[in-house]
Amino acid sequence: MRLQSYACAYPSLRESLFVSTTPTVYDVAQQSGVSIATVSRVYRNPDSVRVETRERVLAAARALGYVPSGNARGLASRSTGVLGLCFPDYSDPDAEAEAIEAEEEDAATLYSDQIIRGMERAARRHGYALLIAASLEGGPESLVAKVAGRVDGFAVLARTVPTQELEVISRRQPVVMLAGPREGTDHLDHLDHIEVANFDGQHELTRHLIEDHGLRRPAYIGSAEESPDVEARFRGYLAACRSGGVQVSDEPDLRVAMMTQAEGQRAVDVLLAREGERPDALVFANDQLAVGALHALQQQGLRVPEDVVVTGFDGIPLSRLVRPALTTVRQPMLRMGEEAVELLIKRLTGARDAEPVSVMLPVTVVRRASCGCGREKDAGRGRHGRH
Amino acid sequence: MRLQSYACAYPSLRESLFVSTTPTVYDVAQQSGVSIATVSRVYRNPDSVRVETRERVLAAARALGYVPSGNARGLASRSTGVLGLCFPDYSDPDAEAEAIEAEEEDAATLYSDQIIRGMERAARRHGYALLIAASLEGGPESLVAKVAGRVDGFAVLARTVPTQELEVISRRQPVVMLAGPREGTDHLDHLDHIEVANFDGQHELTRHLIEDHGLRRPAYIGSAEESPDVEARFRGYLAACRSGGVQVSDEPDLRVAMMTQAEGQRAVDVLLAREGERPDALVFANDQLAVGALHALQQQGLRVPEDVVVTGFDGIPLSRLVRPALTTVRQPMLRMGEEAVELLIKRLTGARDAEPVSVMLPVTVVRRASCGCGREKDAGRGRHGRH
DNA sequence: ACCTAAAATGAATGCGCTTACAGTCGTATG
DNA sequence: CATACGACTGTAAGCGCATTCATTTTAGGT
Repeated sequence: MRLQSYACAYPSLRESLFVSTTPTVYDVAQQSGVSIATVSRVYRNPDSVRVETRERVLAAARALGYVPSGNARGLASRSTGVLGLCFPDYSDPDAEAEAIEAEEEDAATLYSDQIIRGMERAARRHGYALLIAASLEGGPESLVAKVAGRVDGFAVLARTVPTQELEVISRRQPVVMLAGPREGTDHLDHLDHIEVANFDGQHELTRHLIEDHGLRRPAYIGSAEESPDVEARFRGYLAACRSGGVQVSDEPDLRVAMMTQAEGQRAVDVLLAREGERPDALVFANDQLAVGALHALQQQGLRVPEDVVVTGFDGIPLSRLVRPALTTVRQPMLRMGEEAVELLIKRLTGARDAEPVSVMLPVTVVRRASCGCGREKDAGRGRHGRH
Repeated sequence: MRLQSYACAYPSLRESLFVSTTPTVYDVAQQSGVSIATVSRVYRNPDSVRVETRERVLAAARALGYVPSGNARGLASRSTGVLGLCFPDYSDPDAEAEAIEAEEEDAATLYSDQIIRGMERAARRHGYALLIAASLEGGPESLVAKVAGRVDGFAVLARTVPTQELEVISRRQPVVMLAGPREGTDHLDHLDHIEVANFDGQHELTRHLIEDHGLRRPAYIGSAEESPDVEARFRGYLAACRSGGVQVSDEPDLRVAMMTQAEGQRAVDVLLAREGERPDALVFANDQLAVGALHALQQQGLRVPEDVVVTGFDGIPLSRLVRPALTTVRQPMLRMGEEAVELLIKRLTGARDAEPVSVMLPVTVVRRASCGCGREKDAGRGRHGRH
């Protein structure tokens, strides 16, 4: 029994300042002459303890270097005060090291950074801390399980975690799925869910090109990997072309292996080498590709937007710094992080068994020079996306 | 006693799939006909359990939706498998909202993002997750204490946490201080410590201006807030001027209120309005200021670098995207995060009482167009900083 | 088949804290 | 003056898991 230590511990205050074992409530209690319950109350509910007693306890705690154990606290109170985020580790460390050497630090502004910032901020507002972990494989000792075991609820970037594992975990705590439509719908249909209006964004952007700029020969450059988000963009493009009376094929005009600047440059070379009439607009699945294309076009001596229009998707910072500035669709990543926390909090505070929520975040079409829009900064923007 | 639940719980498997209480080792043990010790072993040390038994336990765990409680685990084993980071919350949410509306998303690449990424990655390599929290005030229930109570060790960005509080906490677990020299040295001299070679970086950059470009009338634009890092930069500048035979005053030629682009613009206006000979080089304490200055100079019809040279500090992505590209000193933030984790791990795995370590990370002087350096990309760079 | 060492498992204890529940006083009421 | 009541504080019972030690199996050897 712990109580035995009451009898003999701490011969004197002087001694106890040099404890080698980390101090606990028992030590603080002993030192300040109260019970452990009172020590606990000083931290959990200060007002329930007489001022005089409280001060005495706090003084002892300070003297001993006492910090409440989050683990013990969490165990006893069945909640941790921590929210979590699992995201994939996109970055190949080697590639990135090279990139940094080569000053390609744009890669620096990652998707996940924004979400992390958004979540951290929102979590803090609610008094929570944030636990983050990029996931690797599954298995009983997977990072996801580790995160899940340490938080009150967490968010997962789509396609990060085996759905089966998520299914199990989500039975015992709130989970929010980020981006990507709920897959299959078979298992995960009871998760809350946040996605971005990819379809609407690309649709509106394409409509703008066709109707406002009179373009009739667009080409769409997509990706080989079939992420639901990217697919939704293409469908938005298709739909806009159809309703705009522009004839295009059911498939992207080109699929690149990765969505990088380098691939964007290659894409331009490939497209321009094809016979037939040159496209008057290059619609890229993301900004990285589009920026690469800008470089390639310049090298080929083609002017943007006079000779050919270029658009991207994502709204990364770089998109407005290139020349010409890139017309694109901005994704509200920061907001996605905040929204995720709000959903989790909602589940945590009552609405445990409410119907699963699905939030569609609106995107913003940002019209800049690369599509021919000039300085009509404010006039040329609008938000799109149903709720 | 918990054991009582053995008797009546779980009338049938069918039922048990709908437990409302979250399952524990007891449930899994009961369901798979073993003791809780064995369940625990399956997760902690799988090889110590017969394959057949292990499978049975895992099957039961899956069926019940069991996830080990990180809290209980941490409490029993006295370690969490989590590292922490405390950083200040620079961003004024309102200001940022505006910034985003105005497409000023450069603010997006924050100091802390890089460190977080670096730490997360390194932590993962060692099997740890990362807990992050931007700190506010102190007090017994401060976020720092909360973080400290939940991790095995953590890093703190300088000036984030009251040193007194840190002093107490660092008695019981490893803490690494990031950036900023160890203050006072009175209390925190037993913490590990990582800083950046601010002095050396600014020194080398200034030397380059003086010796390689023959500039003789530099002006230094510093900040009103006296952060140790920024001060070190100024001292590096001073030292280089001295040894280069260039006469300058002991104080920055100008101190701005905040280190923002807007202030950078104002700084140029102020400096050019002064009587006397115009400086031939403007040395700014960070990139933001320098970029603002670039705009202002252009407006004033002055050419960079022909009429006046401009340099920054930090190496933010924006610095290489502006025209002319900015000569600056790159800080290895990502690496700082990684290094922090390495130090923590080292403390955690044995070297508990070793002498406190102080790491000085080297910086890189990046010579670009704004100082007159041309395309001599590779030749024009070097690393500086002692270890 | 019998004995022994090694492997697998179980029983029991405690990690540090929260939280009913049960006192203990001091003081306002009847 | 006895009773009640409120404000504090102490007692005790876990929270879910890791782990030591004892016990049971199993494999190995002869």
